[in-house]
Amino acid sequence: MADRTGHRIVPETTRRTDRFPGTRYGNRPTMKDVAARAGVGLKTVSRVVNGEPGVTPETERRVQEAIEALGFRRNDSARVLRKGRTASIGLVLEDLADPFYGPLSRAVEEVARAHGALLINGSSAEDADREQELVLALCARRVDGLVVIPAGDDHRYLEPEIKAGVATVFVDRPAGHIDADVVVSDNFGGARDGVRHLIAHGHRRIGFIGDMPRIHTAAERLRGYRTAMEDAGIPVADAWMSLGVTDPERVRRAAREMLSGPEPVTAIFTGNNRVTVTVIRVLAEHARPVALVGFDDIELADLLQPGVTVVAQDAAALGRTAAERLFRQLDGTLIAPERIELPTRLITRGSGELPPAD
Amino acid sequence: MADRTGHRIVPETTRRTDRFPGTRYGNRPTMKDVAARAGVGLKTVSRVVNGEPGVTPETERRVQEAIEALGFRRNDSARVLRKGRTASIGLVLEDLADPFYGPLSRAVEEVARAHGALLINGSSAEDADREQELVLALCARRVDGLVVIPAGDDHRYLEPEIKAGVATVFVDRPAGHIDADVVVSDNFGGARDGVRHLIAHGHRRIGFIGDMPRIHTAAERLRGYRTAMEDAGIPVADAWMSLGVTDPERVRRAAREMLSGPEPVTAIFTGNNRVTVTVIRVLAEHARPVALVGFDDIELADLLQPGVTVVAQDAAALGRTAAERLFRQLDGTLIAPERIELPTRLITRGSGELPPAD
DNA sequence: CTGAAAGCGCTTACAG
DNA sequence: CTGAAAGCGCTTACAG
Repeated sequence: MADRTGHRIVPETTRRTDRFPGTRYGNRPTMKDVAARAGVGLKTVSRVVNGEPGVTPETERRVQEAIEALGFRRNDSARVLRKGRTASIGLVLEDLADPFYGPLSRAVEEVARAHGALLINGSSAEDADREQELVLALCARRVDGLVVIPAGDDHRYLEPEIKAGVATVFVDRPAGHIDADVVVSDNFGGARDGVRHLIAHGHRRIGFIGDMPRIHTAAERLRGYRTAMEDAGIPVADAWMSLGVTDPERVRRAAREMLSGPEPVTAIFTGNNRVTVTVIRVLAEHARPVALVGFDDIELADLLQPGVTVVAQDAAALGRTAAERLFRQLDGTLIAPERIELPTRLITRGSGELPPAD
Repeated sequence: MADRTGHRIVPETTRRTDRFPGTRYGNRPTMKDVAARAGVGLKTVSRVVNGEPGVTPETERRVQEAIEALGFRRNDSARVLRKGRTASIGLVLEDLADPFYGPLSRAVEEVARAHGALLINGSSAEDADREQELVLALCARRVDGLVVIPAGDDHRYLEPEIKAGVATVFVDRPAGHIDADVVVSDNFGGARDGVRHLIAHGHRRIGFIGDMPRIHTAAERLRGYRTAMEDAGIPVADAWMSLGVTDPERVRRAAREMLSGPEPVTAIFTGNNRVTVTVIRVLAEHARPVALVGFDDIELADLLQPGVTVVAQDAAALGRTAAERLFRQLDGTLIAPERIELPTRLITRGSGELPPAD
């Protein structure tokens, strides 16, 4: 796959041979080395490095000189061991490559940065075991806190960690079987409003295609769909609902089934961004126009013909809110876990306003 | 912004009050505590925790019991200090929220995971100072290696770190003023082919809108454009080229200018995904049809009218290749820095095949 | 203003 | 099979 070019050669010795002379961090100088070279005590070096007062300008100069000559950079891992806080937090999400999680992750990072902390990212790939493995690895590294988008539905394994002081906030989906902070979108209300919108435009046979029902957001959005239908007095046929993995094959089949038969649906509500994208493709090939409202906004949705009406959630706000909450836990400001729900927004662009093609 | 609901109350003491009794990691038990409780030596606990041989089943049982009773989890920060490798790598990119970097980041994460390492992510926000700050913070944490998408153009500040043993690979753009591994797409060739494609469809007045010229990829793509034009014997008017920040305002203005006047361009080549998206919007409002080829693929490009022809690069392959290279550095397998170039792919979907509207 | 000693929680090297 | 001692690179608490 790789097309290699430009093999510039450098002297081997500058490159790898002297790289790990001992077994330790290369051959990095330590404060001890700096102290020896500057002819001062260890603590004096520590003072200079940390900008603590009580060092003569002359002494400081000598130390600085030694630092530069040796290329010393403080080992924060050692510092952290002694201080008890690692100034890092962990973020476990489903898939960093999903356009929904990018902005969320970036928002968490910004808050962490404002608090002087680094962000360790991990993808669970929607696998509960992998989530747990990642979370516990982060705890072993003694991250100060954890922002988790749960893949699993039982988080009791985190109880000892939380009790031991690991700040924890769940985002996008609630934690299972433990009492913890959680920040979610109004999945139920958003879906209900989206379906109501379709009903208001004259639809009665409305399909729902969503993610696996064990995923909380999927279940909530389905509940929103059912509630909207029920409120309108429309009985829902089983054939109108399809939940399962979001891979294009499955979704495509589900959409086609709803759209065929003697009484096809005239509108579809899609349960998340990936489902929406696939259904748009199916509808593009479909003979009659079919109305569509999707959960999650997607890029270029306004440029399609028709534009795609969506129920948008604010991924960045989810991340920001969760991270801020995390650092408030670390401040010791918070008392009891809370559930914070962020509103969604219906954005009409055309596809949701199509009348039934009956 | 937050709509707060469900204030479940839990007893304060289980929550925060006993959270940091000392100053240290909560009140986590250590191996010493486990040893005391099990009535064995510290080293025996270490053996059990690490699955080393030479422990009686009975002793092991006692230790395991103590571990569970105490809720012990090994402090990997301490372990790492002693071992000299942190089993973590850093990834510095421009913006985690950009859809181009999500898949790249995920690919790096997967490779890291396969090597038992965690991934620390940081966004430079296209700011050279912030890039350096992040990179050096990661070095201070003693990450084993660094994957960097450069924002700045001078990386001599990394020289001492590399010499000290920090494995380093640059991706997407080359490093400045230092000799290091770099993995890039064929930006020049891809752009040249894209522009040739437009020329082959009869265009002569072709515009180029790209990112700031100081960004290597932008410069390379511009070079590709110029080469294609020159090869075809088409003199390029200054008014046809616009480089600058990719914010929609600037791009919109640039596109409109090229499209107005007595001799407007009949085709536009866009220098990256964000520029493409804005230009698509401009063209949608434009009277005459204008051909378009964009660098970077974008989601739903195939569903627009017309579909958007693009020069696609493989973000995941960039990340994967760079990370694999990084771990080969850490293995000690590699000798000299290399430049690896990944091919791009022209995907025709309609917009690039429109004839000139003359 | 300066520094020696002890300790953070582990692993390494060695001795019984 | 088991464990006491030393050490990783820092900071803390204390003494001069």
